[in-house]
Amino acid sequence: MRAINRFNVLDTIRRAGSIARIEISDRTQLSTTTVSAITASLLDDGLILARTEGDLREAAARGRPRVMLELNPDAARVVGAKIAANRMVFVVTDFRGEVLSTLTLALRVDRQPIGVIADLIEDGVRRCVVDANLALDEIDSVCLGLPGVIEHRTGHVRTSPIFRESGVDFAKEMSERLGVTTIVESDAHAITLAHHWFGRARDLDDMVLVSLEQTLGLGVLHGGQLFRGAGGLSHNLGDLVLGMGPQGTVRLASLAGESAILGDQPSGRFAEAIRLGRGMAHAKTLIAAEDNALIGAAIRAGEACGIALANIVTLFAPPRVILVGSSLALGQPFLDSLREAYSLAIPPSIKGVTELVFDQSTDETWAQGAAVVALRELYESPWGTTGPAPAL
Amino acid sequence: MRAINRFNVLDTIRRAGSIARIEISDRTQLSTTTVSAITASLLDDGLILARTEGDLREAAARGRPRVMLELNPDAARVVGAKIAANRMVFVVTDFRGEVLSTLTLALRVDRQPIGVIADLIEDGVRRCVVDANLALDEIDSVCLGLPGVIEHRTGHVRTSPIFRESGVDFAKEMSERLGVTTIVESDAHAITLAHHWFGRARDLDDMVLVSLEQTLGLGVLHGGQLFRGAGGLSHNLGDLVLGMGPQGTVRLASLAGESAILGDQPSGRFAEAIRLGRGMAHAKTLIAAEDNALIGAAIRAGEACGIALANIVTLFAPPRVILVGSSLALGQPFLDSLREAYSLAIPPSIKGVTELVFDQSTDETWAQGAAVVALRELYESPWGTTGPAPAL
DNA sequence: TTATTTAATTCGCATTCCGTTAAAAATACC
DNA sequence: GGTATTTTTAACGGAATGCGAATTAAATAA
Repeated sequence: MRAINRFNVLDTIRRAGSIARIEISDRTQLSTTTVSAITASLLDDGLILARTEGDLREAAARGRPRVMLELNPDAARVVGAKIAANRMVFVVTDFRGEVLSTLTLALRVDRQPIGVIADLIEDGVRRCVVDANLALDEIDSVCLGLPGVIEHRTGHVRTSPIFRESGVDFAKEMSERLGVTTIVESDAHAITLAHHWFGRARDLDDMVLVSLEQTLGLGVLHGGQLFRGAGGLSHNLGDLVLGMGPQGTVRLASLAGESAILGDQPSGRFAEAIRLGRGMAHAKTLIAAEDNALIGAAIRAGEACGIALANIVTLFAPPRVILVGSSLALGQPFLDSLREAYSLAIPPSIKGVTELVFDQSTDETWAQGAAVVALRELYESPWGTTGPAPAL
Repeated sequence: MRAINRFNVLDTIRRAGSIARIEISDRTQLSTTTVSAITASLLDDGLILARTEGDLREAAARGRPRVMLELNPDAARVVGAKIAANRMVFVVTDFRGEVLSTLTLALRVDRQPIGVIADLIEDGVRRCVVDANLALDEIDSVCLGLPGVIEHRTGHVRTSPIFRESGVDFAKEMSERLGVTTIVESDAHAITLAHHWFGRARDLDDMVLVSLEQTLGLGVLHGGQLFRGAGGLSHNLGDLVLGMGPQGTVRLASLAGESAILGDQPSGRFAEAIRLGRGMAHAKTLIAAEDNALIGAAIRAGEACGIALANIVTLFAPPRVILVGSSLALGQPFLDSLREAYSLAIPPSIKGVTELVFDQSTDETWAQGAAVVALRELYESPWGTTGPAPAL
């Protein structure tokens, strides 16, 4: 009950960045008395800070000046990570989700044994924490954003292109290794929350994000919450079937996945670039040089994505769809065919409901999104009672 | 605040049918004290009734006997309707959703002017209410289940096969005609709630329903609530694109819609049967007689549905999918090809997550579902204050 | 009849919120 | 410096809610 109000006040402060009590009272519909009580307790717990300056209204405001409240950056620290097949990116953030340190490991972990991958992640987390001048026991939570089908609630990785095994309880594995609560989440869900907090969806509580990376992921925000399947399952767009071909089902991944566009023969012309994580950058250069085979692949991929996108909009009817991921780097041929296929495929009845936004987020943003997943769980936990103790 | 607990208690009583206070306390995690207070107020408002008999535990139970509580059937009456292109079905139900009277009008309203359709519906509602020995002012709410894309929140019908016009504010139109609060909802959403209350999803708060009628609809139940797109938009599965053909996009409706299976030439062999609303029944007979053209159409439709179904399961990962609608009457060729295409198309990573259930619901059940939509809004409305006054 | 058991209610207490009022704080205007 | 203005805090009363403990109610068992 009060927990709900507390959370609302805290979230209002986070959204505003810096806000006076009377504004909070306005936005949350709580009385100033209640806001005063709640903010007092938040200040007491060290979750927020008061600042005397910073009142941005017209300079000559009479009366008692507002006291601006903001999140206490030091109230918690979390680690977020984006784990991809050819690189890992780690960030340490403060309580606001601001990045304190970044670490990128460019290495191919494709289908190594779990132990090896876990070793690398553990190492990355520890190094990134040290880079932020912190010790691991000062970290409240870790969240790993992984491609594939992830069961957030149970911490299981159902399938992932980076794991040989399936159904791994990776959250437990990493929690034990690090000695810090570690959760797993789909990388698409992570970037979805990153856009909700910092990116192109700050103003919306309902939206859909499509990530076009090695795997094709989906994040659905509904009422400010991630829409997760039963069991907290994440979605894998690449598994969508676009039709029946001569050899059975034709899945989106086979038309628009990274390996479908660049070719996946180990001896292919992209093999070296892919190994180095520069596949798409390389492809972009070739497309600029009018490499017709590649342009054709990009166009086919764009068409497939456009159709899949239209289907998703048909099902979810969000006001905005954000497209992110390395495939956007393919440039015009890909984007134009995507847009065209989308506008052909979108049913007239919901034309105009949805706005398309393309965004080339950096890897750091993905990792930051994972940090946001961790922070949201901290925000909702009852700090006064059982949650992690704030800095005293 | 208390409204939430009140609703939970009321819903617990509804689900149980007949339940003692102590059981409510068990299931809702509320103290017996609170349950006592809330049930007292519900009794006071006439929403529930107490019965001394009916304790079904072992006969020789010691101690004070339980007093069973149940919904007061007379606390409200609503009208639910299923409006289809070739028929309208109306039901009047009591507060429990039990049907008091039914009325079926077999008439083709295909693309008549709005006024004509509204006339027919108004007439149907009035007649059905009279059949239940009631007057219209004893009806608390009316809900119309329509095919197409419906915006429940605003009451607008975006597109519907039964309307020529698009974007009609049909809820307002019918509210004014009847003098009773009238809401509109997608027929697929209605049958989804019907299954949640009375049918094959009584035990689940998360599930997906696919309706295969003239239009192909979808209902997603998420945490006991209908998942509606932004603006309360309903989904239209028929608009899903399954691929690109020679003449542009190939939509599910063009493969698996009623007219796709039976053919839609006005001079076709089914024309007369369709006009009479017996298209599918007729088709079933022909399939039994091994009509190869029709069997082929049914198989193609089944394949298309199976693929679309797999895509929906990929996106929502529900524990159960219920398939309903007239197309199920096509029988083996359709169902077998649907099942086969589904199991080919479902990605291995989520195989086993979802159970398929086929259900041949009667028209009355669809209308009852619309009544449930109306009842749910009554349940959630604050009776003590502004809601419709219960019988005193 | 008395004891036992179970269900439901009553009573008292704690929490939380709101509204009102008042006071304190901090600044601008005169 | 005094007054006006605005924000914030504090204090009090009232209302609503929920829980625990004790009490009452109603039946069976001994």
